[in-house]
Amino acid sequence: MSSRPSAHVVYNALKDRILGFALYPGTRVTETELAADFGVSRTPIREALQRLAAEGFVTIRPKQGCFVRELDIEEIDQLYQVRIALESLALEQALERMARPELEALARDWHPARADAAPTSVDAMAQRDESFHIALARGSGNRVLTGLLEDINTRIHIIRRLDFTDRERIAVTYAEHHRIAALLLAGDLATARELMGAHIRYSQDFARTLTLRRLADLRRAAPTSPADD
Amino acid sequence: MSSRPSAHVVYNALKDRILGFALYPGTRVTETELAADFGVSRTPIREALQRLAAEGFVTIRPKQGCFVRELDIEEIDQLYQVRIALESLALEQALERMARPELEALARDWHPARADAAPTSVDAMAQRDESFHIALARGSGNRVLTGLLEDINTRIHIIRRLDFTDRERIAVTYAEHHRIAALLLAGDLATARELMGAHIRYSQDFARTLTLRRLADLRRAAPTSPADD
DNA sequence: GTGCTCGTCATTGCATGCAACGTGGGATAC
DNA sequence: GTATCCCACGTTGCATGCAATGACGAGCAC
Repeated sequence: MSSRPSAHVVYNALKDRILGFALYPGTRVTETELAADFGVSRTPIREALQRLAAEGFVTIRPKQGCFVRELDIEEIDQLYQVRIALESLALEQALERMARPELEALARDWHPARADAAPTSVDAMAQRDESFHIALARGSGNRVLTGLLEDINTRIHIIRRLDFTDRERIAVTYAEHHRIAALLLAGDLATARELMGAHIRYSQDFARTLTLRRLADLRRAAPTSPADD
Repeated sequence: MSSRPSAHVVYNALKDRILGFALYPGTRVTETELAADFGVSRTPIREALQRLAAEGFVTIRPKQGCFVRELDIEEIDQLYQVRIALESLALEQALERMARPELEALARDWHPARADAAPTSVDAMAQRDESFHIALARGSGNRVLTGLLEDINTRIHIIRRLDFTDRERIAVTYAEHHRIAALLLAGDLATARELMGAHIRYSQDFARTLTLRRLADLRRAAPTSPADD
């Protein structure tokens, strides 16, 4: 049934909780409590926390505890800025190294006419969106770049998926993705980059306002330490 | 004397060994063996290995063992490509957000006239070089960006330090660093970027040939598994 | 009443023991 | 002689026990 590596299960579960705001940023979690929660010993919990700390999701203060990383708007913004730079590089290298048939498939896949057949579920659509960007990254042949972009994607996933609650935004996504692929096929790197930049920046703006509101909601709903007011 | 966190000590020691090619890429290391080596139990060893795995220095194959990551030339090249893109972004954001006095200090620090007073030790000079690039990253105010660049730096550190075995290369470094800072002060982002790109690309070329030679040397000197010939 | 100190408790960090899995070698069948 | 199967060993993965450290609160001095 459950695959053996408990540590992995715990790791993924915790990451999901953190990214899904089920664990409110700033929360202190103890190994014992998590161990009891997951029904395993402290050892796999520790390993999971170590990995999460290495990836920056939690902060371990020695002999003190483990705290869920505060994910401020500033950081999300910075993640998007870096993402723009990296995806721009991906485009550049994809233009040189990506196989033409693959690119054509991508263009077909995102033909605006197919927007009607887009996934109805927000999560499915978000995944489809990510797959486009990851395909380009992979197409660059640069594994380091791909890894970094995947990492950034998981960190903004929870925000980004909210892009696709709006039907019109989905249509625009199809149009822009298609156009980016087409521009690459035509060899017009400069315009492709520009469009990609704008494409991501839109998402960035959306994320900014949305995060503000979401954080405010959460803060109102679950006041962790309202003592000092 | 020895600070308590054994896991940290082990982590750093292992990272140094890996980066310094004391642990040859592809080598299989067992927890028991490392535990005996460091004189600690397997627990802190495991933690260190987990972190190293999360950062991509080793690969853990479940129930099988821990292998030192193969660091091919291709990956180093890709790290440099990403680094160029990120440092370019750093310049852009540093231009907007970095305090002028800081930039001026940087320019003064790297004035070509001071090249004579450069550190004689290769390592000291490498550190000084890194501090320049990190200062710019920090100056961007983008912590995500800074973190990524620091990460990339540690991964190419062992190669990069060999840049400074040559006295003339040091002089060129001073000149270019100074010019980059000056260009930022003058607000000429485009030229600064170009120069930074060329500056790093030189290092990249150097690394490429050097890695090839170094790996060949090591392979000749320490044949790990010559059994199958 | 306020500040300091000390003791208790909770929690982490490390060591060790045990079970499960993968691997390699030897024996056997053909 | 070769291929296959099985067993034993090595290694990892997890559970548990113990020591040490930092935090919190009570009590005391002023």
